[in-house]
Amino acid sequence: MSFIKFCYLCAIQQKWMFSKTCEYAIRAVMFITRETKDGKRVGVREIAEGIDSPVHFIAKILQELSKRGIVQSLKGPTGGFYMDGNTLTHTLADIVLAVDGDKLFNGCGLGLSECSEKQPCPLHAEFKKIRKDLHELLARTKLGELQDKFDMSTFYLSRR
Amino acid sequence: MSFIKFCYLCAIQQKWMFSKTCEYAIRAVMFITRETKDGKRVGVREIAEGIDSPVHFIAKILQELSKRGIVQSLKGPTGGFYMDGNTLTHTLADIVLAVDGDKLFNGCGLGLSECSEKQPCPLHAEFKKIRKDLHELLARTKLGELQDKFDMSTFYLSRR
DNA sequence: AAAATAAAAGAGTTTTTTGTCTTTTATTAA
DNA sequence: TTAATAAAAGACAAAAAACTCTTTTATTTT
Ligand code: FES
Ligand code: FES
Repeated sequence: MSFIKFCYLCAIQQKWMFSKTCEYAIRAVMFITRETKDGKRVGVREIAEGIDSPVHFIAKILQELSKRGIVQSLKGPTGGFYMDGNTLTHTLADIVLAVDGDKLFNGCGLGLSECSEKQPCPLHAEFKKIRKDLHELLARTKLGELQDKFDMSTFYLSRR
Repeated sequence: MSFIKFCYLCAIQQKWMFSKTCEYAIRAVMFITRETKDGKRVGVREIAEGIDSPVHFIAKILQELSKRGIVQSLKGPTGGFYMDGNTLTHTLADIVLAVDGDKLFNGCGLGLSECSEKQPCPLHAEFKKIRKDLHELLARTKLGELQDKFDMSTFYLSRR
């Protein structure tokens, strides 16, 4: 067993909301959004650099996101990933749904096979509210709007 | 790559808040709490049955929780796991912290190395609120109070 | 048309998480 | 005090997630 590697107080291990893949996906899309407003394109190396992720890993993820129409891509010289009018209307919830599925929005917090009103777990009502808040946050955040946000102030997509 | 196994709409994969280990841990402790109010003890087989988890796996988890004083245990015939006045004062947050660490409460939602006011990710403010809600929920839920809740109505800790 | 570029595809590896099995130790009841 | 019981400990195995590398295909520039 490896689930406890540190003392009680400096415990470090934990999955927070998203899988690593999903975190990379969100950060990558945000990065592309920020870098390509003027019709430019960014390559996978530049993205990996920009969000501090493994190059080939983010490449894979972006292929899938591109297939699903969440980002646009073009091969060849001057090619790369970019956003257009259509992809900018997508929300963060779309990314999460594409990569991690819908458990974040529908799953039981205690891991029961499904979340159920008729057979609620002891924390059902409470979890439901938090899930709803989370979903609303992700669903109201359109990438196009994030683009505006990036205009106004500085946010970080990488940090060492 | 295995992160997309299904079509966009029936996407199923997702880690929601806790690791499986942590989900089992919470359910196990809730189960013990419910089953041992009258000074009884429950064995690991009974617990595994009650929360529908692998026997040996939950045994491991409970050993750790016992070591950390979150549940009580006694070996030998009539032995098993149980709660006492002291362990009942613990909260769900204590369990999560013991098993999964503090990332759920402090980590950056986009996976940056740490969550930082000075170098906020684009969703910092929003995540912070959700994290806070979640922490408050877990930190205000004392196991002793859950015990009372179990008196009043029926909740589920297992479902197939 | 040829060379260069960059994404797409896919096979393979490592690490982490989850789960299994066996042996040992402590406690109790007979 | 012996046999039975149940947790503790630890080695091991399988599955999933995270990450790497190589080859192929599409596009563009020269
Ligand atoms: S049944 Fe557990 S969150 Fe709904
Ligand atoms: S920096 Fe991302 S949540 Fe605080």
